[in-house]
Amino acid sequence: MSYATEHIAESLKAARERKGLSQRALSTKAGIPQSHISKIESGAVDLRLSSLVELARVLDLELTLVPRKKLPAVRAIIRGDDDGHRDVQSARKATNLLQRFDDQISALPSETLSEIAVQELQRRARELMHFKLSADDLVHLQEASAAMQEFLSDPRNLEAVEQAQSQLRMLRNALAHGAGASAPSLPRPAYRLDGDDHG
Amino acid sequence: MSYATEHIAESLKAARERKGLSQRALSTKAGIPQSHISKIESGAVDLRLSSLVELARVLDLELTLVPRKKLPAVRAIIRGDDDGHRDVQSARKATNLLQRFDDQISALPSETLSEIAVQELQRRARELMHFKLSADDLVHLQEASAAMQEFLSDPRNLEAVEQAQSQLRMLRNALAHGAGASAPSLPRPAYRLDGDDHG
DNA sequence: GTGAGTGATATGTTTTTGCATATCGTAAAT
DNA sequence: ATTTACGATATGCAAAAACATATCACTCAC
Repeated sequence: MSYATEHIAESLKAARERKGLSQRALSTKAGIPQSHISKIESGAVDLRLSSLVELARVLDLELTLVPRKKLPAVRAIIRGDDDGHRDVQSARKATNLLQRFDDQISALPSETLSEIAVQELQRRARELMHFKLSADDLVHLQEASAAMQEFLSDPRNLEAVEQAQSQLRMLRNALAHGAGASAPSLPRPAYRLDGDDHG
Repeated sequence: MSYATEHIAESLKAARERKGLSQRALSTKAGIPQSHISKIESGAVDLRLSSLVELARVLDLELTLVPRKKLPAVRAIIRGDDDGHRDVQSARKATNLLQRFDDQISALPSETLSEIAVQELQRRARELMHFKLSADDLVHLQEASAAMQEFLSDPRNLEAVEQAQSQLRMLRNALAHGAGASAPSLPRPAYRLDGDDHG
């Protein structure tokens, strides 16, 4: 079974659970036997289109064919669930991590703080606080955090700073591209300004 | 056969023809018998997900589950653009304006930034970056920009934020509705389910 | 223990699927 | 004009798989 089909199945299951429905509840709403839903979610079957759209409909989803070219923008729209309770935990955790970055850097002795790389890192951390981050993004943040700890235990290890910075930069670029951070390589949006940064 | 499945089948056929492929050519590329493609396009079968995904992949499409709430925006993105250089200047100017919105908001002191209205404004600005905007749209953007300047000169003037936000919201709605312009009316769900409609 | 809740398993039926072949559409050659 | 050739799409038919129905195993309250 290919990745894409697995992914669909997982999405369905996630959507069902997000709505707090049991397989049976979904079953009656969609007119599809619970046994079948079980097999679908476990990836045991290659379900038919009608079943898929029926399940999707009940879950307030619509099956759509998206041109690969426009996929990043579409994903951005879908991900930007900002009225949401969607991924509050990740966002919160991310904020905390970033705040700690900021605090830890601010607490450094002034001769260390004067390092350009350190200042840059703080700047990036602060910048990222303004984004709503997802669970995927969090991974990068945790990598950065690990590097930060290394640096704190040895303040001369500027390479660790670079590493942390690299993670944050990656994250920032991914966000600017309007796509998830975890996507490896994606086409850029139509008109992107090279805003590495401005003042 | 329900509307949604028919629609998918038609989309596949349209995509195939747009790419100038015969059923047989598509068949060899996707590893799916031509006979089957014939049945699929004529709506004679309720194809399996794996077949659908394979066909989509070959046709540079991706099967995506889109939350109903986000559907208008997604459709706008899918329908938009591709006329390419039609009105590049306006689009570019619009992008610049939106980028400046984003930057200006990001640069705000955190206590101001924490205002819900401000966050909302930034979110909308970012969302709009994914659209291709025209000269007409630019007017709204400039209105919003003016309001933004007011706010920047007096950070307690949240009313200006509301005003800017209103402009962006208007713009977004126009874009979302523009999607339905060519296609008569968005298909309503075939049958309504007793609903969770707090939203 | 009883009973209601959950998701996973069997068994029979209906359907897609894949291969082979038939029909259609069009253009060239006799 | 008829035939021949060829590419594209449609149609039977056997096999494989989804689907429906019923049942099972498990957990958690009561």
